[in-house]
Amino acid sequence: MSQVIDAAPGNRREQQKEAKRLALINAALAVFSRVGFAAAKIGDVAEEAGVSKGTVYLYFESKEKLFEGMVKAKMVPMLDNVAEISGNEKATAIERLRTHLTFFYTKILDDERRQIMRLIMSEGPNFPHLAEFYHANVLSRGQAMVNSIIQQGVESGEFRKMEGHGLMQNIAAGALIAGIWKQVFDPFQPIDLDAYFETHIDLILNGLRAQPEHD
Amino acid sequence: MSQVIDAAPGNRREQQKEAKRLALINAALAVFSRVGFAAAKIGDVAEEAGVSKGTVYLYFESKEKLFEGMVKAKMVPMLDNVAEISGNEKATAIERLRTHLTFFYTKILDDERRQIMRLIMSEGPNFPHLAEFYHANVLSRGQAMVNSIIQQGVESGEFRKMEGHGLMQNIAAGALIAGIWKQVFDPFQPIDLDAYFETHIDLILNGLRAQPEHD
DNA sequence: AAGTAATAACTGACTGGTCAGTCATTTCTA
DNA sequence: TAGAAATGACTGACCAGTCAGTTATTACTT
Repeated sequence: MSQVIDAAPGNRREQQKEAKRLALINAALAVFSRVGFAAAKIGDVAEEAGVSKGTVYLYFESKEKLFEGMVKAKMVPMLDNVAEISGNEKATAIERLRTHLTFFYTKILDDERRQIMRLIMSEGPNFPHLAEFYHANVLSRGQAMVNSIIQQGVESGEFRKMEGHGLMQNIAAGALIAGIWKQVFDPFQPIDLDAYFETHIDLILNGLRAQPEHD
Repeated sequence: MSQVIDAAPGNRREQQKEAKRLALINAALAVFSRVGFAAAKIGDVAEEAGVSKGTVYLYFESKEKLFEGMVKAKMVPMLDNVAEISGNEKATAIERLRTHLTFFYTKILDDERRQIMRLIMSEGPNFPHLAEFYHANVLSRGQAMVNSIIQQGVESGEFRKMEGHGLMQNIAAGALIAGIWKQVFDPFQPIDLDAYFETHIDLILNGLRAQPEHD
């Protein structure tokens, strides 16, 4: 009770609580992305997390809050990553763009993240909070970053000058679609993400490039 | 009263049935795209179509069948359009690609179609039939068409040779994302589809082009 | 044309099952 | 042993799907 709880909170209870909250979040991601929000059963989330149904309500006050909490929790690492990468202003714009996209494919498009992405796309209109949060914290940052890279590239002569409305969306689109395809159409036509990535970056870099090099 | 109306098969009953089936399909699209499959209520679809709940079951044997029937019905015009456009082999590859994309934005991305698209992305994994149908009838055709245009362009020297894995997905991606953005993030950052389209086609054509022109 | 039978289309109250959320009781931990 | 954490049977609301009864349309008869 009077125990001071520092960085890694000491006693066993606290740890277990934290572990359980995490288990619930993972279970929620699994269940929600398997069947969507409306069809997901709290009982299933509980079972998958290895607790009883009532326990879920000790951690999240409703199904909606569980969903929102899960999505936000799963976004945090994404935000950190996005922040972390934005540095390195010394590289050329082409290098930066390549790094950025590589990063996108490896960190943003991994299994968990693309499920989150699809959930936001499908449930977004019913959860305006979340869509807004995602927009403010992920998309608009991505946008700022792409704009800064493009601007650098234009100034350095690497890229041609483009009007730029929706440039960020166009640049990221290929990656997002790859993630969606993987989840929806892979059974009918598997997608090779590595090869796809090469096509994508090749297309984008050449689309932006001011002077093509002969190779 | 006994007036014979041709084209649509004769008597009044048949006409009313057809009209009602259509009303149900439109109502279903509205309701399903508003809240998703699981949360949609048959009663709401009935009300929106101006019939009673029981009537829905005279036309579709279950909620699933209603959903599938609606999606397929809404796809048909898309398929026709896709078939219709594939001609005109005489134009240059660049012209063909431009036409193709313009067409995509105006015909495939209109209000109704993009709702269907989003429904397939979000409900696809729960309706493998539909995802497969969509893939076989829409995506693989689009793919064949893009490949044929690219090949022509490479042969004519308009386009550089690219490996091409996922080329079609990369080319269409911008448009798909635009459609999704419109539905999910427009309230927070509106998208100007016309300007976006210009950016998209500009980026793609330059990405593919063998020799950039100075302008 | 008018009346009547036959049938097709429609209705909405009802049923059976499901599930989010609650809370009295039990189990764990400090 | 106190009190925090967890449980799961229970409740009330909700809704897909049904069906006995009603209404609209057509076909038949005179």
